[in-house]
Amino acid sequence: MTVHSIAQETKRKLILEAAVRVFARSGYHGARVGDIATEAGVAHGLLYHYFSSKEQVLETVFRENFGELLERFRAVERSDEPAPEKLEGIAKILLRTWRNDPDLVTVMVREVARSPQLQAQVGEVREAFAIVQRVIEQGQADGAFRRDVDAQLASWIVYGGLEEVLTGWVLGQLPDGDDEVARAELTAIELTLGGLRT
Amino acid sequence: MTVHSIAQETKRKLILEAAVRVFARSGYHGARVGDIATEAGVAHGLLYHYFSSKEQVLETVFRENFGELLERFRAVERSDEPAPEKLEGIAKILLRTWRNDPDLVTVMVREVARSPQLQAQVGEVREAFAIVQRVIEQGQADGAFRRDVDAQLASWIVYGGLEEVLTGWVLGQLPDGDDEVARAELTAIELTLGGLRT
Amino acid sequence: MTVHSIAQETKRKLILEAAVRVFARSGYHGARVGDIATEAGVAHGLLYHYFSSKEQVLETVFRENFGELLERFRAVERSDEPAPEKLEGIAKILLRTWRNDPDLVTVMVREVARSPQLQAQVGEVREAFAIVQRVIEQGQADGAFRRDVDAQLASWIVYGGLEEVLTGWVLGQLPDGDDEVARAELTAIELTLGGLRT
Amino acid sequence: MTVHSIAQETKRKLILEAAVRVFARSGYHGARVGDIATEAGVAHGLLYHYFSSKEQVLETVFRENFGELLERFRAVERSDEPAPEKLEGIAKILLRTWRNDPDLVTVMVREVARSPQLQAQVGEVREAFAIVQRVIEQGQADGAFRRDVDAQLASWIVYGGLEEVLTGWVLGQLPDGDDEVARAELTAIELTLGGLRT
DNA sequence: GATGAATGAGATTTCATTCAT
DNA sequence: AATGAATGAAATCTCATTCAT
Repeated sequence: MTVHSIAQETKRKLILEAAVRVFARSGYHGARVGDIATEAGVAHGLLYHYFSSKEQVLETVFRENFGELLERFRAVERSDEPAPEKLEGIAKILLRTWRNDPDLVTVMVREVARSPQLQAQVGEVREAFAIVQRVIEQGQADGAFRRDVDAQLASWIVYGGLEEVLTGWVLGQLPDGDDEVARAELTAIELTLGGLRT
Repeated sequence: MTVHSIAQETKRKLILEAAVRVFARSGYHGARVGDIATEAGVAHGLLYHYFSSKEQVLETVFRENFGELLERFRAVERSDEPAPEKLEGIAKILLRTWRNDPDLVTVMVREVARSPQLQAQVGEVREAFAIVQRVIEQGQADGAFRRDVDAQLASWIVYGGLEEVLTGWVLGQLPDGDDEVARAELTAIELTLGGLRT
Repeated sequence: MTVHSIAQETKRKLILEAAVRVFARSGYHGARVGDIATEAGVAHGLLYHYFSSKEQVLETVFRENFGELLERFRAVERSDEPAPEKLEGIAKILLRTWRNDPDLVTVMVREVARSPQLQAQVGEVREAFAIVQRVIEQGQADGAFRRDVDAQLASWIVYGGLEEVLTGWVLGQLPDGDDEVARAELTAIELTLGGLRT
Repeated sequence: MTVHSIAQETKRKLILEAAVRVFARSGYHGARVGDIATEAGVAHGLLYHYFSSKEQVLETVFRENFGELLERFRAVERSDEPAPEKLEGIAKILLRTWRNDPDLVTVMVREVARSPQLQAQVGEVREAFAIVQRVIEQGQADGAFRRDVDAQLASWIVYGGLEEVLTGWVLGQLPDGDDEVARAELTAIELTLGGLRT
């Protein structure tokens, strides 16, 4: 933790943060390595000191940020709330990311879903689905949720509904004022739980 | 009509069909114009006789195929069934596209659904959402659906759930045998309608 | 001279005239064969019925039009006027082409001078210089012009002065109203003859 | 200053010098970017590090070299010689460029002199004409030159005569041995001044 | 003669990545 | 660590020309 290594830490983070903004603005393919470097205020060669490729930058952006999200999903899963409340918690976490960091959500929604390699590479996404699935299974086990639906399938449907709301915000097609975001949370939870409840 | 114009029609269609296969296989950015031409069995220059750019090929693929889908959505909306059955019909149409033309669905889900440029350009997508929204509103009006949710928001959530099932199939993460697809339809409809019903 | 062959004659001419306009507008390299065809109101394939290549179109434009000019230069040379009057006649012929057909002059000035192949190919240009040279030599022989200048060199200098006036008009850098054009003729003649006279 | 910046300067210059040779050899349109790079001994990508396009290379070739010429014209204009001597000086400067750098003159004469885009873009050419014009006006004011000719027009005629001699050399149509070049200078000056003198 | 679909060589330009300094 | 000059593979697109009809 010398000044030197702090600076090092800092530039890496600078690049990563710049990448999120540039990817959000131009898309992964439209973003040039030089754009990211410029946005970060460093020479573009430096990017290759910290990352092996442009793709690895995206992957890192994804992994580090989705990891955080996942951690919070896991915390919800570990809690001793009933399944419906857990699902509600997950929905809130997911939807609140929008106001928190719209650029990041933009990148996640736009790039990750489109990249099969990334999707396959990163177990994190699967893990997210698995958590939702296990919560649903728990609800089915304790009678809160109907048992005649496949939990895996249900987890995709539920997750998809939430993600599409984020997509609507990303695309500017759904209103995203404070009130609307709050209402979207309620609506999403209502519909999702409504469909699952016995 | 004449042999001439049939041939003309044919090559254009050949290119468009080839484009779907190549985009599905390699993604839009991974697909080279030459690949599409080769797959279609024509010289790559011909592609520019019919389309002004690679992007316009994608746009045309989208517009012409989504247009068909939309037509069928509209037919459902125009029918005099009750709202829940209409929604069910829409869900079936959407989900059955997968078995019908997996490559096309792959392209739609991967390239189009999340591309803001394309989304914005093409009113077709908005129209699809609008149809779902109007069906929901109809259901709310005649008491079939709960009135305490915003119909626009609900349309995104419902549509998102369905699309994510398609995504699951596209990514090979959800089983897509005959039985599973049939079951997915039922589940998706159940969950969606369950959430909306009064 | 059936109606058929008249039509044939006509389309060929149409193409040639269109070529002059398009070459003037876009330059030889900027002009597409399709542009010329469109301007002529024919299919671009037809161009290859009358000409073997785009370059041959330019060459034909040049040859046929410059040929006419040359014919008039020759007439002047053959006349029994004194050398200074002959030179004056040549200058007038050359400068008056501008008002007559600006597009043609534009093409001549811009493309012919730049194309070494064309220049070499077509003896017509050399012949034009040769005429000027012979007139100067005649003037030197009969004492009208000074004998201490090389007639070939002088012919280039004289011709260049005239051509540059055309260039100035082509480039829009010299005023080309009726009066100015008339004055330009006088000035060019004055300066040129003034330099040559004993 | 540093070795670094010298190298940088060098490669850029290398490219520019190579461009002159290649443009002279093949013409602007016949010259491929790769040819220029190969001639300069660099990767063709580097060309785009220093210039934004092939056209900008030509423009830079022109601007930087014509700028030098212009500087010398200006020096002549600023001198306190009489107008005829100034004109003589300008003629010598212009004509001597041929022996100095035939490739450069070739490019100037063939590509630049008649290109409306380039002409319009670059004020340098206008400035050259303006200098000649002012010298002529000075001569008219102090009685050395006849006053009944338009100085602007005269400047084009004079300049055109000189340029055409260069053109004759470029096209290989005028002999350009040491003696002939020396004689051409004298002849051009004689004719030009002869025409202007009172 | 006339059309315009079809071809394919070829050229510019982009940009991720490397590496000497 | 940091820079940015240098590389070169690769890709889109253009357009003169051909040719079946």
